[in-house]
Amino acid sequence: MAEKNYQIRVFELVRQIPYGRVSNYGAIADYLELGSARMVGWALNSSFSGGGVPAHRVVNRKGELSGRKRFPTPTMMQDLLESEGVRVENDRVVEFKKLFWNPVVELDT
DNA sequence: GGATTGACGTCTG
DNA sequence: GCAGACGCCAATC
Repeated sequence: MAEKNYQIRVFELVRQIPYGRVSNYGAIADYLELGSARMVGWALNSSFSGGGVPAHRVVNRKGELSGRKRFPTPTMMQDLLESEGVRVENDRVVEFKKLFWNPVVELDT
């Protein structure tokens, strides 16, 4: 069973997200060829079970902290991002497009 | 085993 | 440009 579950792939990729950077579900789904951005979010739902997965760096395409409610505390996600230098306002990442980290471009190319 | 839900995205109106 | 509907695959009920 050398093949890892798609969840593990998501964890590995999320772990590769640099400090002060954020990514979105579509990019991860596209890079891992999951076929659906929902799979990414679903996988990240178990990210806390895996541990060490900076899921707070993964947001939806709008830059919203959609999964903040899945965190132990809704404010934790925003606090973590701000702690990394990522400004978050109204539950949305400021300059999201600028801080966006695309695995396909950063890793594949 | 069928129906519903889910941290989303893209298309059409 | 904004709003609504559909599609995606997997897990849970």
